[in-house]
Amino acid sequence: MTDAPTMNDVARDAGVSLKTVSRFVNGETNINAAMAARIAEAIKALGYRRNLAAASIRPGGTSKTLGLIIGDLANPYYSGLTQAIEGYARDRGYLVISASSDESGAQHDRLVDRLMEQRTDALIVVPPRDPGRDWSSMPSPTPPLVFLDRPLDFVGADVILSDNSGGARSAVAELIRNGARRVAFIGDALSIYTMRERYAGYLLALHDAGLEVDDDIVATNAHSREQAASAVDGLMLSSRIDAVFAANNRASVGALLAFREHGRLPLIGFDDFEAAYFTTPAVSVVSQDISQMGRLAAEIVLNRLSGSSTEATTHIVPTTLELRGSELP
Amino acid sequence: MTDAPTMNDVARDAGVSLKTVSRFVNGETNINAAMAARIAEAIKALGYRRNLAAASIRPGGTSKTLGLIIGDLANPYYSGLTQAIEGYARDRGYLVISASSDESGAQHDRLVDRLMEQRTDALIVVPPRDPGRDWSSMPSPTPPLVFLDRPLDFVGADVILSDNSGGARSAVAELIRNGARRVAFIGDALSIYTMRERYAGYLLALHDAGLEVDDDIVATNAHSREQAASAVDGLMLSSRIDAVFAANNRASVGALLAFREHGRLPLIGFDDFEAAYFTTPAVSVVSQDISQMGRLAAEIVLNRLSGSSTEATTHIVPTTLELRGSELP
DNA sequence: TTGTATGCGTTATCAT
DNA sequence: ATGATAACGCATACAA
Repeated sequence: MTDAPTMNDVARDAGVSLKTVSRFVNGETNINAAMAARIAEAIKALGYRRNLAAASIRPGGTSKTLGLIIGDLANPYYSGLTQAIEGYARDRGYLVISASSDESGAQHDRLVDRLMEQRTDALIVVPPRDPGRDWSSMPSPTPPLVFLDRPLDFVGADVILSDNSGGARSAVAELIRNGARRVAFIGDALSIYTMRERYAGYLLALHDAGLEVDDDIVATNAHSREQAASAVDGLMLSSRIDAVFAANNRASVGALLAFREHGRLPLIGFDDFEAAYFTTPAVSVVSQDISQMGRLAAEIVLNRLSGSSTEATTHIVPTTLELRGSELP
Repeated sequence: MTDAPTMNDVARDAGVSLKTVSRFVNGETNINAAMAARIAEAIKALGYRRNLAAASIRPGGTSKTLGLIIGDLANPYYSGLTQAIEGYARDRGYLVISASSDESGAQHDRLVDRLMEQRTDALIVVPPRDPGRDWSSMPSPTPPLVFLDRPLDFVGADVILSDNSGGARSAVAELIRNGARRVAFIGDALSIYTMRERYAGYLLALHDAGLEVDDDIVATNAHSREQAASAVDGLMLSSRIDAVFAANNRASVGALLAFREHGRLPLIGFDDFEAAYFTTPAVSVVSQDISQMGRLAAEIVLNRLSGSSTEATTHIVPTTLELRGSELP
């Protein structure tokens, strides 16, 4: 396997200077037509390709690459974000290096280091649940940085969030409007940012309706669908609830499993999922605008890369309440 | 924003030579303890990070980066592959640049060019449905190359496929074993490689059972779930079928939609999907070992990168028949 | 054990 | 319009 041809090879083959080839390759105009033809021919003959890595180390050079750290690509929420980011970036000449932290802080930190060493032009990061090293200890200069899905304090970083609280509030309000008075909250630990927000929305909706909060019908230990199912199970058996707000996908699925045994209750889940369409009635959900969030993240970093230096801001992306039937008694 | 510190800065700060810093950074052992300490200190003080891009352009240098082209990350099949590849690569110090062709040949070709210019150490490619430029016209040298999910002729490239034919055959055989005599084939165009293979498996199973092929109960125009639904619909109305083999996800979902109207028939689908668990009975499927395929792809290219020069081969990854109830009358 | 000099492929400067 | 030369950040040969 011989080595890849370089600009020098092209220059020699075309009988011109290195710089002229560089000009040609970079699409500069001031270049003799005859020479251009010779160069084009040599490029084709040799199968020459630019070496972007080499170009990127020059002063002012860029890798035309974005770094992305998410939790886990197998999760449709993250793969949706990744797809949106990659699509937006690709249309503008950027490639995306995406890596999964598996929600581990240590792995997240390793990936941050690695991406910085790779000199990606910007970083889009979903902070892991298990928190990583403090960003304030990051050596400067930091490339444009966006936190996605969960906020973190770091001067100069933009933040993009779903309207977790507002979405939960509207869902619970809808359940109440349909007659529910004792709405169960089924979710994960409140140490998780999104859970805190959704729980806050739940509380707001209860307050709006003048209902009291009953801690006994709030489950924050539903880490798996099975745990969610048994939580709903227990609450239904003691018949102390008349509706369910499932604060994430796993909770929604758990509720569905419990319903198989005990019949259904009005239900709204947070975050859409494919199976939601295939139950009877179909499951109503608070739908997050994933592609908007991803697009926005990519847009922000690319804008910063092209010089925009507006102040870093927190963007709250609205959610949509998708009513499909399961919210009714 | 000041520039990032370089090895030179560290060397000056620590009062040692460039080379010594290089040694330290690369973890070489023969280095005075006192110097090592000074260097470590300088690195921390300056917030120095290696520039992997710069290191990679050196002779024999590598980018520690894999290029991956898939159809579309929003598809769980592709995001599963990507996750498996990224995980395997990450554990071995490699990052993955993944990009979606959206099944467009032109976009696929652009991405190939771009990734080659980026000098990723290897390429893993799912050839787009809409075929791209001929690989035999690729200028050498080509990095290690693996075709995933669909075969393509290119000397030196490994190929990884699911056992599409065998999986379909076992599914249809199971339907027949449960009493079906007229099994509908619901799928997409046979111009698609995987469809051809699955159809071949369907034919084999019929042949094994001594059943005749009836083109009237073979639908190869189910490009969407709606089209699949109406195909099943029509066949059920004329009651010319007694079971359904759905050759992909969309076909399975379409069949489920049709069943809502007309009651169910025995059904097995190709490729697993989340909603399959939430119907009654749950949908039986031919499950592809996606993570095995991804892992294998990464393993092959990394092996080649570390010098293995075994002959390029085609790997057929077995499928599993997951029986959940829907295969029964 | 440490340092000097050189080169990787590219682009920028500055001259012609 | 074109070209010689230097520089980017790093790692290797080769000395010392």
